[in-house]
This record gives sequence, structure tokens and C-alpha cells, in this order.
Amino acid sequence: MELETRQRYTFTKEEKLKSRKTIEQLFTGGNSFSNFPFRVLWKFGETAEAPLQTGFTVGSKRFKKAVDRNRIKRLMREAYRLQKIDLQNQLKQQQKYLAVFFIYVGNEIPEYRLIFDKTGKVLKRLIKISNENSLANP
RNA sequence: CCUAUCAGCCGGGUUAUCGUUUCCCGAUUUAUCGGGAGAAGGAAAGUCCGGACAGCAAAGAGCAACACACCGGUUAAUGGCCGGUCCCGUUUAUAGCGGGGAGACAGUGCCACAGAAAAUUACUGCCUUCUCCCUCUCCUUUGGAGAGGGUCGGGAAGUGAGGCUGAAAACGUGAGGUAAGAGCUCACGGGUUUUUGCAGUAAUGCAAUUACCGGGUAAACCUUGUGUGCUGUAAUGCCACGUAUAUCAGCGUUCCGGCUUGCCGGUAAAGGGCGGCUCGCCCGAUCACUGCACUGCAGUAACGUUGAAGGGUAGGCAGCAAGAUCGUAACAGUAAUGUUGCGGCAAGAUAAAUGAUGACCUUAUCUGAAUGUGGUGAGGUGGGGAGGGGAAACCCUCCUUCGCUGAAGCUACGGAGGGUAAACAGAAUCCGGCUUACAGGCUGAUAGAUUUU
RNA sequence: GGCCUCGUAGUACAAUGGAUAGUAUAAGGGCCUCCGAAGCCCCAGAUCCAGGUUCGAUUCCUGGCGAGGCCA
Repeated sequence: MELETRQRYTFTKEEKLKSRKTIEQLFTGGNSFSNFPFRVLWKFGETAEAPLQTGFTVGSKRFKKAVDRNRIKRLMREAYRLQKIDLQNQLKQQQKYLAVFFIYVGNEIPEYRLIFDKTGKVLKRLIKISNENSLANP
């Protein structure tokens, strides 16, 4: 992978999706699509601390040990952190707020390479969704 | 040096790039940047015990319920830990390790199948005797007496383990004894118990002595002793936002005194609380108005309370990181542990941080080049022996518990390089334990075996 | 994080510490039928795991594993 050294690849507290309320709304009234091994929930909001807020989760039914869940979530966060910059800039430009939630639905601990590729595809699809939304509601 | 057991400790390191979070300092564009310091475990796990802390009234008493149970010590406390003691198991070992320990003479229950019987009784059996029946003998005369017998019948008394089945059967063996038998008595042996002496704080041990030998089960009910009030940091307190100061049904109250005239005190009701029950106790007062009637009833309202059906929020701060604290030394103690001195401050997240990727090293294991070393070893040569040839020097053939040398191959050591693997597992209020999981490594103790000196 | 409840055939449930762990249904085979359904007969299949108490454990005790529920 090639990294532009001037750009900072951050993932701070403000960029995390932590509000219990918005997560509840995502699960009840949010849009979703699947791209194995991910299931992605997304929804545009009114206001937030940052234009793009993201959360990650792994079901405790599939992985009983906390060590495994933590490992998977760390891999997901890392892949997201290095690739989400385009989507973030676009949303900033369009002045919209998007909440995204990644759910890992695979059955075994993945390789980092797989997670990285799949996360890139998901982010491209989210950019497309954002453009369509922007055209529909200018 | 190897093996086994036990105890204690460690449980990857360095570095590059990109990041996360807490605190401190500095800058400014006031939400960013720069610098510095810190950031998972021995089990953070299971949530099995015990506490701190908080609320329930200030946290009571008895019963119930639950837990524990050899003895002593230790601690804030415990069911933990340490030391001792008895029994069982393991073991070469009464070294070590593991398991167990109140009461079955307080009472109740249960012990399937089998067996006579599963707890003190019956049945069967044995023995004595009476009666009955049969036979014989005698006296004698339709009867009586005596002896013997009876797989058969009936009555009375004695006896207690022979009746072998079962997981378990009334101390075991032998002898005496008796009508028959039995710890009934004796000898030897096993076990329980009383009292005394000695050792020990005690459990207990040793010795003597007394009485005795009546199953098991208390992880069946239970008895005795000891302990525990209950709920848990999503406790609890505060701030912000928001809804419904609302709806329905039931019950109760709207009393007295003081004065500073809107507060204080007292006493009640419904009801609630001390989470199970009882006792004993605690909490619980606001403002009246209308009608009939004459100090009571009805209605309205307010307040309290119980229940029902619903509505809203799910954000922040404290609790929350300095404590039964950690490290170290000395002293006391067999030890657990305690006391004192010195030094240190060491995670604080909340869809939940403490990481991701790469390189090198370390450890284990697999494969294994080159050079070298050892072993095996065809053959060569020397020595020795036997036979043959030759006049002799000597030559030829064969053999070898012998010496030296020794190609190729095989094998052992050796290890360049390469491959694979590196466990169990992630703080969530905090401590003390317990239990469970765990690749590999280090140290020590004990025992055994082997080798060398 | 804390507090509770429960593990029995594929599934839903029984079984006082006692003989070969039972019932229904599903699965398999057979009969019946032209074929199927229904019906009848037969057959296989289980106590979550490991220790302990007991003569004997689905049951009692201890420890693990798994599943489900509740909270401000």
C-alpha cells in the first residue's frame, strides 16, 4: 500500500460512533447492505461531532473469547483508518453527517489483507451512496 | 548427568512506519499543534467464598433459612492460609504428595433384587418335657407300669445365628462347658470405651486399668456447636434534557399546642419499613369548602398511600484510582503472619483505549550442504603357524582372538542455510483467597539409578 | 459489570437413589393400496463433561462446559 506522508490517518474519539441513541436508530431505521464478511449499517443524520462517525462490532455468539473479538475489531479499525480519508473529505465538502456501523459476520479470525480489501470496497460503495443522496437532495 | 515428585519464579526482546488513550507543560487560529511521562494478567477468566464502600430507619431480638465442623495458630474477614494430629490411598520410602475427619448410645426414616431374617422380631431348626400313635416286656386281667421307636399330629418351656443369600449377617480361631447351645467360660488375636499416670496449650500418643463387642447411611431428615441482616458501583449522590403537577380503581387524613404568622413541636389514620414469620419498634399532618343536619353524614378539592394501564429519558459529573498499597532491609515466629526503618506513586476505557504491518534476534522443533573427527571395513604390508616346491638363498598356497595402514560406501558426531511454531488469555469499583486454563524455560529440595574419582 | 434459572433419543416432555431410563412425534424397514395419505407391525436412537458420597446415581455433593433470562 502507498501512504501519503502529509496526510494524517487519525481515528479519534470524535470519529467513533458512541451514542447509544444513534446506534439504536441505525438498527431500527437505518439502511444496510452486506459484503461478506461485513454487514454495514448507514444513515445520514442532522448533526454530530464529526461528519463521519463509525462503529465496529463482533458478535459474542460467534466468538466467545474477548481476545478474539478485540483482535478482529482492531484489524477492522486499522483498515478503516487507512482508507476512509476520501469519504471523509467528500462528506465535509457536501456538509453532511453520516453514521456507519460495521458488523463482522464471518465465522473465523480473518487475515489482515482480506479485511483491508473488503473495507476498501465498502468505502467506495459508501462514496457512491453519498453522491446519489447528494443529487437526490441537493 | 538422567528420571520421578513437590515448591517457587518467568512467561519473549530490539527496531522502523502509521495510529489510540490519560495526565502535565508550552503555543496560539479555542480546537488544534509541539514536547514530556504513563498505559492489562498470573490467572485480568469463572463469579465460588470473604471483606472495604454505599443504600435500605439509627440496622433491633427470637424463630426460620443458609453455610461450616479433628486440634492450635493467623488475619479486616473467610468455607482461605500455616503448623500439628488420626485414618485411607500413592510410592522403593510413616520422605513427599493427594483425599477424608462432630454426633448413627437423642429420635425418625431408608437399605431394591436375593435371603428365614436388613435390625432385634417372627419362621425354620436343635433340645427337654407332657400328650398322642406303634412295638416289646412285666404285673396281671375288659386295666396299669416300664423300656424302645415315631419321615406323622398337638401343647408348654429352653435356646440363639446352623439355615450362605447379599454390598453388608450379630468379634475371629481353638478348647472347655451344656439337655441342646451361645463370649457362657478360658487361651491367643482384633476393635471400641472408662479411669489414672506420663508427654503435649490441645487434638492425640505411650503405659496400666475398667466395662464391652448390637450393620450401614447424616453429600436422608436431624441433634450439638459456631457464624451470617438484605441488596449490590447498572449501588448511591448531584446536574442537564424530556414527559403527564396527567388517567382509572380502592383506602385514609384535613387534629392539638406554641409563638416571631409561617415556621416549630406533639399525637394519630390509610399505608409502608426493619425483604420469610412473630415480637418490639420506626416512618407517616396539608388548607379546607359546600349542602343536609347539629357535631354526624354526603359531595367537591388538596394531600398521602396501594394497585392497574401507560408516557418520557437513556447524556454528563462524582463514586473512580494513596491503598488491610507496592518494593526492600532488619527483627519476632517452625510457618502462615506481624512490627519497625528506608524508598516509590504505578491503567482508568465506556459500542469500551493499551494496537496494526514489516525486519532482525532469542527459544523449541523438522530438514540438512561443506570441511573435519570417530566407528565399520575390501585390500595392502609385517609377525606367527601349517603344507608344497627347491641343493640353497628363497618362492608359492592356505590360516590367523596379533600389530600398522586403510579407498569407496554406510553410520554417529557436527552443524552453514532453509521451513514451521511461540501458550492460556484482555482491566470495567477496589482488595484478600479459592477454582479452572496454560507452549516453553529457570531455580531449589527430596528419593532412585548410572558414570567418574 | 452484577444477579438468577436450566441442561434426558433428531424434537417436545416424563421418571421416590433400585431391575433392560418411559411416552408422543420425526427417521428407517415391512404390511395394506393401482399410487399416496391415514392405519397396523417391527427396529434403532439419549441422561452435557469430569471427580466424589453410596452396595447402587438421571436424581445427592464439588468443579468445569453450554444455553436462556433480568437490571438504570
